[in-house]
Amino acid sequence: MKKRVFIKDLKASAGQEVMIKGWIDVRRDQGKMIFFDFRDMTGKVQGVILPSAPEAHKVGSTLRSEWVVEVVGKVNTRPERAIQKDKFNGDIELEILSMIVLNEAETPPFDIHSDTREINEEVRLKYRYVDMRGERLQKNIRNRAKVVTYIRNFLAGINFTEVETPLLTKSTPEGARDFIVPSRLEVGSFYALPQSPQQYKQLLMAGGIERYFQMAKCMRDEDTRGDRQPEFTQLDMELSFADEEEIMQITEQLLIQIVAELYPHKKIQEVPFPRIPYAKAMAEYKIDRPDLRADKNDLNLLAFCWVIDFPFFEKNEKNANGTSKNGTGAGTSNWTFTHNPFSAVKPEFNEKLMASSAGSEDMNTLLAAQYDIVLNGYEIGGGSVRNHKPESLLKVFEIMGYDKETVENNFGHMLHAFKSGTPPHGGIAWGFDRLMMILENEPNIREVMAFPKTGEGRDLMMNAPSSVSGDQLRDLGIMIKKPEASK
RNA sequence: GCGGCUGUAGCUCAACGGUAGAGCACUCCCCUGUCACGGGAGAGGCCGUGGGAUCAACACCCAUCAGCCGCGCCA
Repeated sequence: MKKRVFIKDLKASAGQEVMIKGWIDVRRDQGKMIFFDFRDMTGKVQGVILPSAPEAHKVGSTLRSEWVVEVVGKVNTRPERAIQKDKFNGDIELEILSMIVLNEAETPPFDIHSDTREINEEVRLKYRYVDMRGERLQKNIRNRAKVVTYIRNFLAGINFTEVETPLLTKSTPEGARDFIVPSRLEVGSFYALPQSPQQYKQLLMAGGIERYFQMAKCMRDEDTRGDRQPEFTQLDMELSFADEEEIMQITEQLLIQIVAELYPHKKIQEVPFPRIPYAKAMAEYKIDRPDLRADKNDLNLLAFCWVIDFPFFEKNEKNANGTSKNGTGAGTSNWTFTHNPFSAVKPEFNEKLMASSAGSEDMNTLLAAQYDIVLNGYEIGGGSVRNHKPESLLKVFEIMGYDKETVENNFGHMLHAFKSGTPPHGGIAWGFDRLMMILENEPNIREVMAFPKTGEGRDLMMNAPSSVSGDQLRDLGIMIKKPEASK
């Protein structure tokens, strides 16, 4: 039995008989001769059935696009006039001696050779496994993996430890709405899926891991955008004994090297990345994630910048529809956090913080030790030095109007950890899908995710969410109350 | 929660107040150097769903569903 040869390696076998396995990419039937393009994960090659192979011809004439085949043939260099200079494997072809059909395929629902971004996304998402065979999604998914591998190696090289944190965790009154998971063993109680591993990574610092990272799945039950999915991936990092400068340096260095090593055709507009205070960004660009590109039509231009010096607190104002910012995380006072209740204020504001209370004025003048990384107008990451002193964290919650019981119930473990020898620490989380979207010149993050959801949070391929059986509901003590018929 | 755009053949689209058409794909035939192969024939439609005005609706009106984009929201 011959060993399978990858299509990209065929040229090395010129003149020999080999076996390939893959898909029929295209068939061009000329009667006496049939041409195919075969495709595997490594590339494409033309195969030809010559009149001298009647058995192969008999099989070959039945084959159609996307059938899966095993082909034995001889690797020939093409005659001069048949060479396709600009095509991969354009100078060789496989003279087909025999073929076996491994699986047939229905006519594909759309042409995977077209730019499928032009195709109705409902169809693409329903048949994602077909769409994924196209060149672009193949490239995006594989390049994503290369970037992840690069990140792992980089961080491992500077003493980071990758740790998996739980997906079944606790609902906390933080910013976004939680996805909740009912408990069977404790009917009436619920887990929540993490919006980020924020507390766990800080507790890893309390646990002496010192340098942690994770390609972390995060879930937020909020409405989507082109750059937001209910489920997404963060490169999550946390470092003990680090200040703003060190965390920003590591981030910047890693980003620069990813571009240099994996996207060498792209150029970074300015290094080191410019740092823009939040107040200046709002004054000059009217936005906290300015697009600094000198030429916005240049697809290879990457304009990174840092936005720094964010106010820690902002006014806790109700919207027209009665919802307030930070969801259930908003306390009862006039103030709420802008980004993260666990951030520290910049050292020079510490005294003022400790002297403040829920009724204090000018809380918005306190600046946080916090930084966002922005690329071409997208926020691709953010982090802060954390508040590792229990009394400061208590003060922050007091200013937001949390009562002691709420703080103890939701954050008692954090406070206790901070009283148990937690080193000063800080970190950052990258919106990894957004970074990949920009690096791959895609218009939305669905194009760099293998199995994205629709804007309404549906998985059209799996048909999720969906109802569950009565038994399942009974186990969980859940009764579904049908919504009132709308009039 | 709100606003905008879209929904017609498998896919991409067109048309028209009087029961639908193209390109590609598909099926069959022809073709010995194609590579977006070519030539010929054919099949394929509850015009997203429900209601309404009209002699008559795919078209106009209302509702609803779905997809996309954005606002709110997104520590």
